[in-house]
Amino acid sequence: MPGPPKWRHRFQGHVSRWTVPREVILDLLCRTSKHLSAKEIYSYLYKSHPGIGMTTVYRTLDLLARMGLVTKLVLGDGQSRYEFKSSDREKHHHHLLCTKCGKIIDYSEFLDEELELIRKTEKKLEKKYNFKILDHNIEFLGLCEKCYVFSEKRSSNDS
Amino acid sequence: MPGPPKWRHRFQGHVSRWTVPREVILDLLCRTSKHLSAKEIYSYLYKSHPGIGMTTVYRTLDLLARMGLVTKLVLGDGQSRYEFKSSDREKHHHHLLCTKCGKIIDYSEFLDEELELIRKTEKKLEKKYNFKILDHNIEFLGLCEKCYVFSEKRSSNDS
DNA sequence: ATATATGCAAAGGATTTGCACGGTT
DNA sequence: AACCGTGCAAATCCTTTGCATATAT
Repeated sequence: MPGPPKWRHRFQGHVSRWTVPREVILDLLCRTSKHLSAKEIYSYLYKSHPGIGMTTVYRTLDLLARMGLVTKLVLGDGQSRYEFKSSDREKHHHHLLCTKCGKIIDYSEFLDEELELIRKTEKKLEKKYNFKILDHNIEFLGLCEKCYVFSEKRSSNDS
Repeated sequence: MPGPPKWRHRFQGHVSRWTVPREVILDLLCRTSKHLSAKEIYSYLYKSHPGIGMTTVYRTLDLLARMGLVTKLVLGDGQSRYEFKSSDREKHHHHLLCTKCGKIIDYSEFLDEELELIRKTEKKLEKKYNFKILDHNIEFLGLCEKCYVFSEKRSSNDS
């Protein structure tokens, strides 16, 4: 018999039901700005809701992603990560990813130009390839400050 | 004692050695335009070189990626895929990915504007976040023609 | 001759599935 | 009451590792 929170209506009239695990997972994701893996979510929730199993975490994340409330990020370390997808355009952002330590930086500056170009490109691609574009994904890969400094030192001391 | 092919020199004087598995894997990748998974590479090579094991495929792909000859794509279906990275700018491309059936379309049109903007953005991001940007990744997600048509039909017939 | 590369089998991890039980509607 | 959601354990699947052997230089 879960409470009244703000996403409940997204589940009503749906095939889906509003349950405790779904509430707390969604709640956790929308409170953090981090990109959490299923295991991290499970561990965090374990403190307050030891009953929630790993399976449910996966199934819930999958559901939320299909509902469009959450974005699944696949970044190349073995596990997928999830972030809350704000419905507000304001919070839209892209990623900067350190290939050494896995650090993720969200950036939302400089997006105006990017987004304009993206929209233009999307239109052209949709027409040319008969493809319905629903989303895009832009990321820059490289070395964060720490890892860069470290690799500099190494390469000057190396054999 | 492998042959004389064109990448041999990339391995000479290196810590790495020029071996048969490395040659045939590289050769396969540079002949196809597909985005092959480790398993697909293994299966394909099995016909001509049954001796090459899965492990070697993984290790070789990893090496080639670190050498910059190959790009590893992580697209969200369970497995990583690899594509030959042409050193020529001409062949640089981005991806259009069908989230339903996994189809991948490479496109290289419209890149000029994209790349110009990307360079500008990279500079700004590098300065602001003290981040060494080495690569970028742009992809559009959506439905390919077939999957789109199918989902249209479904949604008009659905309960 | 020596250090690196390979293959096999086993280990490791993340994610999924089958099934009986519990909770929502 | 009917049906969906959950938890557990087992099953899958992709990828990595340990180790003895084979190979390139």
